[in-house]
Amino acid sequence: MITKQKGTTDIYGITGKKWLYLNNLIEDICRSYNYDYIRTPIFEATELFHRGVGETTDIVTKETYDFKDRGDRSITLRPEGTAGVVRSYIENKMYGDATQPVKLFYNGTMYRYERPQSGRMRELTQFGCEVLGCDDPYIDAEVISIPVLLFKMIGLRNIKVNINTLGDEESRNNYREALINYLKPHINELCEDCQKRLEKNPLRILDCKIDAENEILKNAPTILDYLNDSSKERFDKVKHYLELMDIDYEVNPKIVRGLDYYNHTVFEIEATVKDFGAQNVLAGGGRYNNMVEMLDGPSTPAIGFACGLDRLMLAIEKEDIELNIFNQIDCFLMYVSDTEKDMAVKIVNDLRSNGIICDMENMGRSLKAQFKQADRLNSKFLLLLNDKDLENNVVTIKDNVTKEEQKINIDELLDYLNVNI
RNA sequence: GCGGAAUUGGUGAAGUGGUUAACACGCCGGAUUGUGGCUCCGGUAUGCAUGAGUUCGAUCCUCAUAUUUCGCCCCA
Repeated sequence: MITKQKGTTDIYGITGKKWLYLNNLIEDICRSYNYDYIRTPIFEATELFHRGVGETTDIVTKETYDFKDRGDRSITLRPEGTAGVVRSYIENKMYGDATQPVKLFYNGTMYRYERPQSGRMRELTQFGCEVLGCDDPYIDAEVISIPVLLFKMIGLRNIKVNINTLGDEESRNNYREALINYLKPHINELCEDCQKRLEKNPLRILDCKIDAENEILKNAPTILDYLNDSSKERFDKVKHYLELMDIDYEVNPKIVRGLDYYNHTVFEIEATVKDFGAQNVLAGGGRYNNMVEMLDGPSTPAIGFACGLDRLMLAIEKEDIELNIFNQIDCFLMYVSDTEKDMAVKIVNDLRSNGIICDMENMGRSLKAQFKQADRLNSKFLLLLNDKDLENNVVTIKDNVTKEEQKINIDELLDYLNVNI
């Protein structure tokens, strides 16, 4: 038997219905925010991701799906959505569009070569939004409010919005230096991994699980102490707009969001659901004012977030949230003889082309089993055909809730269903 | 890249180095001659992830592989 690849999953059945529901909800929300849909390719030039992320980290060296195509081009399956969107923004010169800022959303699969665990797949699905060409602090708050609204509409209660700022370049560099100077004398008191991080990625040390209770880290300087006036003012405005939108948040200086291209606002929304697992960040993002320029575009402020749908689905299941999914049909047609079947085909075809959701028997079941099938499909009405009635152009329709049944002329069937569904 | 746990029908699973691999749900059929859901009866794994090995004999023991799962690292 050929089985699915490690870290991939099949979505079908009731989960498939939930999936469609979520995707529709996402589309509706993004439309209400006036974000336009963008679909970029699943594979891009390897260099796009390498330049965006920086060559040093593990990410590039071992966590992307890289391969050479037949033309010997170096190709990478996209590990995230932002780089492709930014590439498209530059390539299609969207910075020249009449309507600014450019507000985009995407929804698609991403690929990361990692060991799977709870909430971590090799093929994952993320939806995300990006706003390019706007530095208004309100936009930062707006971008945060999108996943917050999504979670609220789904009914997820146990979530926490963490925000932080990395400040502008000056603030960030000053802080980085101060942090290294503070930690250096204590280096031997930190865990092995953190010792390695000190030069490579010192901000990451703040988020270490092993050293979380270490007094040294608790007393470490935070970025908030090193913000210059303009960065501080900017952050205050973001918070102000979040408050205007009644969004509960917590300022958490530990949120650093890994990579270099972030500045100013960064945020993560985590699931605080019981037994959720180690990978509990449902959505995260931040401002990346340098990235467009890094990818050879004009200097353009930008901010965005990405939300992992697989994790979101996990949270929905852990919380036993009932989504308002579509899981029933209007009518199921039952018959036994061949002449009855011919009429069933005509009727079912006619009903479907008039928007009635219906199905018919196709397995040669006994009538008894056909009733069971209709129940499994949650059919609101049952249509029973028999040859004797068909001679008079009549069928039996049974309301599967009240169990009342009546004979009805086939010509009146559509009207009857439209009124009673 | 590193580590722990797991893998038995459609599903949940019990079980044992030795005849026919429990039980339950589901499904199919019948009792009910074309009106179900209750009840009763019958049918539903030549098979215990795959491949080697130990053994007279392996689903059970050993090893390898795959997959699943949970962590670590990393987190775009």
